[in-house]
Amino acid sequence: MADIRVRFAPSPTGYLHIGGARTALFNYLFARHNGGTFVFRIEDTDTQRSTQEYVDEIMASMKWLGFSWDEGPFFQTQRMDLYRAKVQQLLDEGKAYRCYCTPEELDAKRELAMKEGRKPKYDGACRERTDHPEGVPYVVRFRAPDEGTITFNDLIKGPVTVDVAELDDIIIQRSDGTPTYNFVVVVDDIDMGITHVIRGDDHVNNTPRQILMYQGLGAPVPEFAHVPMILGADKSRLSKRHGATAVMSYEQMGYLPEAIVNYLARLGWSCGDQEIFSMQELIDKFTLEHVGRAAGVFNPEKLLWLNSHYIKTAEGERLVTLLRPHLERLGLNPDVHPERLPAVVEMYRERSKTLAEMASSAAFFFREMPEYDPAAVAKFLTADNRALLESVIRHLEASPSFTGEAVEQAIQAVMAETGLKMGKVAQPVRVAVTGGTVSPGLSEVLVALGRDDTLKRLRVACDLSQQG
RNA sequence: GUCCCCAUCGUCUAGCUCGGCCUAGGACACCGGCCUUUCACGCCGGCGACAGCGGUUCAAAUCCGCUUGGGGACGCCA
Repeated sequence: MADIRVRFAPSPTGYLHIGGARTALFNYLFARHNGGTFVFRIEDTDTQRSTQEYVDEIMASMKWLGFSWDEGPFFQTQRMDLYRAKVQQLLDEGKAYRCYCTPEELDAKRELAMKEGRKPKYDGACRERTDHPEGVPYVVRFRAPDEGTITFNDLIKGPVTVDVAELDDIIIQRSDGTPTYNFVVVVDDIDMGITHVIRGDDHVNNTPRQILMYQGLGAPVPEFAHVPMILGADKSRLSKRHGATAVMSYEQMGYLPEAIVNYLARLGWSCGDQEIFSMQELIDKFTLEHVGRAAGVFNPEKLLWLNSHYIKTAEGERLVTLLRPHLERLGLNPDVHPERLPAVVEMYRERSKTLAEMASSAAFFFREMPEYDPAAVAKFLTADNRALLESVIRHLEASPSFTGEAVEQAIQAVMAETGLKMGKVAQPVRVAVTGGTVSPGLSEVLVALGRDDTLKRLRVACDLSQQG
């Protein structure tokens, strides 16, 4: 197969969202799987709404997800001369014409058409106009054929046929002289030698008219593959009201990029019954043939499950690095006890679905004293339990070392001395040391905390239970 | 409204290309049990779908048609 070239071309009028990220992923995987080239282009022709902040955000998202590109980023605003020349070429060849209709006139006609149940479509008022009034603003329209059909074989959907009567003469250059999306996308895809256009489903309707422009520009038509949309739980187009949609907000919520990538890949694509895929596996196995045709609902629970899977299996050192900012976000300083970080990660990786959750669960390790849960204190740090806590303190003090084994022996000794069962001993101690009733295994927690901190917390708890 | 697209468990999906191997498989979620010092993890089990109708055929989730439902597009946005 000839060299495959694909592109991801977001517009910087918003952050990179879940849907855009999946489009980027499919392009990336398709390029890598086929040894092709992945071009990154920024479609910033809407100068009113495009911002540098969004450009930065999109690039940061791409990098975080691991979608490295081979060429670009190209900015359309820096390619205006090319577009202008192409518009002129079309004008010279009679394939485009100037239209002097005002936006107001167009709006009125559109409204009327809608009201009468017709498809709102440009009526061709200026189609045959040859005069060139001085100083009157105009747009340039691409002349579509009067009759016939356009058929393209979508690599995902199969053949799609549209009657050209459905198409109107679209604007390719605004009255301020800037080109529009449907035109620049074609000019750029031609100029950049794009062979496969993989994009969102919402562009199928644009495809026929774009094909017309490829032909008008005398260029070969690329292959198209339209990826189904991602829907919210109510089956409507995914948006903010369905929860977080910005890719980078997932980093802040403590998700691992491999979880997002894995989830996005499986939303609309499959490979038998396999659920877990590394990026390399995705590259090896990804083909357009296995992309589904139906829109899919974004399921946050499954993403969470994948995230917990990747937290369980990630390398400890990496987790330590990733956990730090989440602790800091909680107002904690991980560097007061950097030595506890590795143990914390090992203790919590099996019971955390996100890094943010891990940070808040393990917060007591990085505070001077735990934040006591009043209900837990009332239930377990009672006067009745004071003797028990004192016994624990005594045995821990007497313990020759503070390893897991030593701590467990001390607890056994307490059980023997008080005649209490493990459950009765563990909960008061757990509350004393962590502030709550839920934590990893008790001895692990005590060892990670160290003898000094453990004893300190136990003594404070003892005082509390005295008051109770 | 017009045009385009889509349709298997609540959700993501396998199967559909080359009809029989499907009393429809897996995963998330949910429910129950086991494990257990709490919470998790893990393990075992359960619930649960071929949208409807008609056709083709010895045989249809798989092919065809219609209906219904859903989504998208109709911008001097992308």
